[in-house]
Amino acid sequence: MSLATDAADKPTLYKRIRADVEKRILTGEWPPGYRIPFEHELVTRYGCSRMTVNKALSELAQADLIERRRRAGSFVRRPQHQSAVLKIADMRAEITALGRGYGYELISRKLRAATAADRERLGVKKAGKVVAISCRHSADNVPFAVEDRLIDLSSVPDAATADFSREPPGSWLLHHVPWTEAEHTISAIVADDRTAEALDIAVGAPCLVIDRYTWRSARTITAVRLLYPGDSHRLVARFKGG
Amino acid sequence: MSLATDAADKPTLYKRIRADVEKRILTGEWPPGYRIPFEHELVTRYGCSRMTVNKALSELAQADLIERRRRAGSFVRRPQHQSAVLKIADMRAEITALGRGYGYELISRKLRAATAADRERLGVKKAGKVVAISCRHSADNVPFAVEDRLIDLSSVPDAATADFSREPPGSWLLHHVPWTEAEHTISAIVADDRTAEALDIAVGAPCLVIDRYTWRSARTITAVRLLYPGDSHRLVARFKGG
DNA sequence: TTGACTTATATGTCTAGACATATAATCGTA
DNA sequence: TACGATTATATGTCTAGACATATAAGTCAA
Repeated sequence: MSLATDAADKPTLYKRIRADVEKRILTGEWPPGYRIPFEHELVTRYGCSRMTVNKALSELAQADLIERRRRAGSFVRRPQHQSAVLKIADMRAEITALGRGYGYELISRKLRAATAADRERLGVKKAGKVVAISCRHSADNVPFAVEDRLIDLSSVPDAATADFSREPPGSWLLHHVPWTEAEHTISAIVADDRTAEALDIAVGAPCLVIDRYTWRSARTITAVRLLYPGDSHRLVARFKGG
Repeated sequence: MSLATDAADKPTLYKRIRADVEKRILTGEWPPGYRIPFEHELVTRYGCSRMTVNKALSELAQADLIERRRRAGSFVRRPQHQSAVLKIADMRAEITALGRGYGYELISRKLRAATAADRERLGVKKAGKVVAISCRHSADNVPFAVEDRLIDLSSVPDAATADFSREPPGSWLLHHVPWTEAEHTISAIVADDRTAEALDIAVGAPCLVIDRYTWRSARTITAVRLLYPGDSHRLVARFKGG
């Protein structure tokens, strides 16, 4: 069974090489620390040029599956459990994906000069005006999450006149701000009176909290806190293999 | 100001090209949907070969910053808030990173034939034996998290004889199982009697729950539930730019 | 207007070389 | 033995081409 001459060679060669190496790593045949064959060895094995092999290995290195060291070779890396891809879907998408009807309701919307608390929450020294929004998302008319958001108007002036009574601020921002970076912090609290009422749960019930802080090239855009009933909501993060 | 002839050309050319394009996208100069220059245009702009430009753009495509379409060109992608990198550190690393002393304590360890509940938790149809471990991690002698773990002995036979009284099962597995995939589920609960006692918190206090299910090439290895005091622990997930 | 066919073109992959550079290994010397 | 200089080598980057292929766009007929 020659490696280079396979009947069904639909995938391109460099992808085949990448998949071959990846498979050996994932099955444990090549354990962490193992030195995988040198590029020139793979070149003779697959009968191709070095650039082709190089492309395959470079992608594996980018995916942190192997580590490449000059003069020494390429080595299988130790698995890193500490990094996982967390998928945080848009609220409407998340709810409709569950096959449930999406509902949105604006609770309050205030335009004000930034208070000290606002500035701290947005991580800015001095801000002009902000919009503070409180709203609720529901699934089949059952409260799904409450959202408490602050938008920095010096970064997003259009938000001052946007109509958030029909469109959630999250999706409005998604369509009005070109590209962002974000940091999410996840924690747990128990529901206080106000939260319990908004989510229609008991006071003292567990809630999952997501604080998302969003910016674009060092400019703060928005800070949002999402509160979910903790026993009904789950976040799923999957490591490796997307 | 010529682009190609820069005084401090420490980074390689393809990295410069990649950084240049990335910067224009991140600053919003090239908004989502914008068609970035064709490869041959960048070739003339930077005075290099197409392979060099291709490598830069391919990496941006791999990072989901741009989308490449044959015959049409390359386009800036819409930001995808729903995907973020969640860092879940090894317990010891996490605690020592906080500058606190790490402590570990085995609460119980049982070897048994898999019950129906065990099989469901591990997601297997029929399993032979399992090890059930309960332990506690502490920071400066203050309870930090409790761990409740199940290991499938048909996948990891060595775990039957491993000494978990000194080494946490997490790090033992990390060193005895070559490579794994994992799925994390995050939720919130309130502490029941047993949990409250183990974590030295009040009954009814919020707890953050991480359920991690680990496998290797379709073989289940372990399922673990970690319980953290919800008001003191935070998970941070950062989108883009890791 | 619609559908089928053709053409132009941007990306996808690959080659057979090249030189640069970091560093593991070796060798020589104090 | 320990340290410093030298050498060998695997990876890193790059070139100037090539052909493959998907598809946007244009062409023409029903």
